[in-house]
Amino acid sequence: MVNEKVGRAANPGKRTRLPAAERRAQILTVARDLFVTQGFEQASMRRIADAAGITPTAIYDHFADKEALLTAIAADFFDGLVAAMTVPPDAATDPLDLLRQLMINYVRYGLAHPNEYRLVFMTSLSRFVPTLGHRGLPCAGEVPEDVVQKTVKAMQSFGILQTGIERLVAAGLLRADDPEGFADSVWAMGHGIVSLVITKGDSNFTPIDRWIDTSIGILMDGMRPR
Amino acid sequence: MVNEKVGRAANPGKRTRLPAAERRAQILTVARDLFVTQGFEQASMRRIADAAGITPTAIYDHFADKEALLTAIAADFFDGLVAAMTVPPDAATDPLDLLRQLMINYVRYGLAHPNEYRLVFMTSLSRFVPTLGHRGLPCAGEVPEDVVQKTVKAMQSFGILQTGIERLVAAGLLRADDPEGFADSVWAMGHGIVSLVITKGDSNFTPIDRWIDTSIGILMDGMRPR
DNA sequence: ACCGTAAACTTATCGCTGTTAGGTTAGGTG
DNA sequence: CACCTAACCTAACAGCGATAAGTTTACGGT
Repeated sequence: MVNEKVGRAANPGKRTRLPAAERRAQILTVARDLFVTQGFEQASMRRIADAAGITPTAIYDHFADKEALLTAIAADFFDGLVAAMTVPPDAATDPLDLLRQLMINYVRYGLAHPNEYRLVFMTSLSRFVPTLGHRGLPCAGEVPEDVVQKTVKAMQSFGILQTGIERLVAAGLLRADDPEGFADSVWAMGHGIVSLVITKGDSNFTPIDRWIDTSIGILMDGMRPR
Repeated sequence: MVNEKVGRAANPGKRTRLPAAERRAQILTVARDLFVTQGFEQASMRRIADAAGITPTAIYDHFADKEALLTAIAADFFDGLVAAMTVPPDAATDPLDLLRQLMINYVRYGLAHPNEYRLVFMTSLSRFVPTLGHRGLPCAGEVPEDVVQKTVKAMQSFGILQTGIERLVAAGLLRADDPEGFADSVWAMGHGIVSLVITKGDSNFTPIDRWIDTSIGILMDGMRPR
């Protein structure tokens, strides 16, 4: 019995020492892995530290608390979401296809990152619901800068959806009743699908592809000028 | 300083002794209250016991574990939800109004009971996602009886929605493409609104009444025969 | 009136959690 | 070589859900 504990650092006596940036990145990597495989509650600081080959307290030199781990992970998630929703406005294709693609990408990306999605869109962690003005516009001075930045990033993906819809309205392809409400409704539909599948599994519903198709169909027809 | 601790039972030495049924009901009452005001994680067994005027362990004589408390509370929630969605099929009014009313009632009820809603529809507690067959039909023998019952109850509200839509399809008021998908999509929209407002607050979105209105409008127009 | 018994409740404790204070060690600079 | 600080550790705290085993209370049968 030389190495009694696997998953710990190889040499118990001689632990590797890393510069802060690398260690931070490594902690994030293993934390993300544990959060995804075991969930936020189950993945304890001790287990994360174990997987990283350090003691739990060392984590606190790189992150304020457990929530900060998730916040950092969520930041990456938002970047990916924005990227996924930034489809090239290829003018050649049908403009309505842009909206369709937007929603498909949103749902796909959400389901591909269920744990991060749950974190940022399905739990009211304090740092994700700061005191905001209408439409999530941060009220300057009330909220720490980094939180504001993250919130802005979060709203960015919604902004893409909203401006997309506004463009279609302007082009006369959608009704002009309530563009803002349209965006909220489209988001609600997409979010509803993602969150239901995340919590209840996909076996209880219409197969996801057909579901998205049907939903988009309803939305398109429902928002078209009569 | 006669009563040093408020919130505890009045007389520390002479605690009231209650028959099981009453105590159980009382525990449920204070637990529901704490869950709603402080959230599930924050409301600890010790705090619940304190508020009930007993020791934490006494709770375990009435409930298997903390989750069982929520399960019991959720059962009441489901009863209320089904009741809220069981609108009298008043044949005199527009049949499409039934669907409209169904969705309004769902959203309203969900927002009126955010903590229970979060529990049953936004978290994957094991007893709410047992191994189920397609469409949530319980596979007999695999799951404890009481869980099956609750799951059935849970699906009942969805069943109301589904049969409502099927009736409208049969009457030719809605397209016949994919009635099952329609029901899922309508639910996704309603659930999306409720869960977004629960996690993000209502200040970031279209005012709730207009939001519901817009959403229902889209759904109706989107499902109508072309 | 007594007594047994079971229901109702408690004490003590376990292993776990996130987190902190303060001490130690290694790597690089003057 | 001496020093300093970044990187990491040990020890510990308060609180968590949960269990085992002990105590008290009320009530039904004799």
